[in-house]
Amino acid sequence: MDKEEFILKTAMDVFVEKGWHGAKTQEIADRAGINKAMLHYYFRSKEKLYERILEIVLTKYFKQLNEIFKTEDDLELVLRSFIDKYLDILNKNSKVPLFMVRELAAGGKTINRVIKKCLEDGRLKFPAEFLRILQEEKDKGNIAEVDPVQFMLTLIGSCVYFFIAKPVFKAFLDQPVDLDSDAFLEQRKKALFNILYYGLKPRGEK
Amino acid sequence: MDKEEFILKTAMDVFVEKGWHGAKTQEIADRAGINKAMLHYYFRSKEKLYERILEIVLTKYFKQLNEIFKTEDDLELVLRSFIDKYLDILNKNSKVPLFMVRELAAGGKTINRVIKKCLEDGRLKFPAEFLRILQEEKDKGNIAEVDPVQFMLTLIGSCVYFFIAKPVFKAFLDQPVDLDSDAFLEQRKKALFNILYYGLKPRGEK
DNA sequence: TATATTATTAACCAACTGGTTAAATCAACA
DNA sequence: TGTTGATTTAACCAGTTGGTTAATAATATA
Repeated sequence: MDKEEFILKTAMDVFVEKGWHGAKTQEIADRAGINKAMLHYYFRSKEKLYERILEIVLTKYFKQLNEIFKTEDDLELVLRSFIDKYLDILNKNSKVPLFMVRELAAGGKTINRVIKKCLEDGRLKFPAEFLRILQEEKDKGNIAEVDPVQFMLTLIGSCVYFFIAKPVFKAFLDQPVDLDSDAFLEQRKKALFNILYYGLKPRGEK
Repeated sequence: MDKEEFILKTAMDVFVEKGWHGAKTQEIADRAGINKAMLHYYFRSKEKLYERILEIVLTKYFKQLNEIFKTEDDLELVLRSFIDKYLDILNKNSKVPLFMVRELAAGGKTINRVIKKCLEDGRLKFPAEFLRILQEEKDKGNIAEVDPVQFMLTLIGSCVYFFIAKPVFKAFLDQPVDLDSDAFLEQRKKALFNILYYGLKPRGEK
């Protein structure tokens, strides 16, 4: 495996896990089995390394998000498949959302620039595309009178927060639930669809 | 105002905003109008200061959360008032959730200990109490067949993530929406209830 | 007023951080 | 083989970080 690529991969883990402030070049070097001079040799500076990693992580993540909208069936299926695919993506990239949130909240200029670039690029169609579908279905009367933006916020929140807040839930739930198991993920997908599509109100039909 | 308290308050802002790694004692001292020696004089170390702040912030936050469950009406009202109160609390403590998530994700031993203490203390009844109500209502057939834990994860996520991810939404939404206005908050409360209670499926009745 | 007690400062320190350099090692290949 | 270029190392540097100290100023107290 290419050495530079290996260092990049290692550094990625550290940055995504700990963010800009928490990530130390020494730790990156150690975990990659090199010394700091080598980091400088390959990437010049922490800042430049960070920027390259941001570009890679976000581009890869956004690309997966775009994959969600390949089929267009009726809304029930769109929602079901959205939840299904989104949760799978989140499960595979479980640290990316917190990473994004953390860096953006810290006022990260770099990440903001990279995101803006991806949006202009057309590299991320996600929010706009989903809003369009929702609006369309609403106009056709296929869904209830719900503001698409509000539904979007709800949907994203109830999908993403679970992954961001696993440590919180683990600290709070007294009953032991294995939040990391595949079984729980599948259970989560089903429940999420049911709640968002049918709501909590008791229903007559099966 | 008591000097120590003022420093504490200032340090709180910095810690909650930037987390353990991002918060520098120099910045805390500067913002409090003192020098680092005074910090040492009052609190001995960054660690001790951090611990005191954690205790204060979490205790205060949890106390507000407990206030949510003062009335017990039918579930529709419980849910409505939960969303109403929870969103108000989040709005007043908008940086606390990200703070908790960030520190827990970084493996923070201190915050984990403080949380554990609050739970044993009985200082936080929140998740257990809500789960109990949900289970009860479900048994009585007042709500649909939904796993209370799953509904809880969904509800919390769709409430909290909005506040955590404002910078993300701001980066992604092309249409300018004022996410910080009171009007939007009220709109969010209504929409959230409607989605979670009635779902997205079109309904016959008004 | 003299005397403790409390609060504050300036100067300092060791450890750590990101970054740099010159010299040494390794690999390719003419 | 010797020369060229890429890779790696050890030593080093300046700036920052959290923390400490002794001396001083302010305040209370007798």
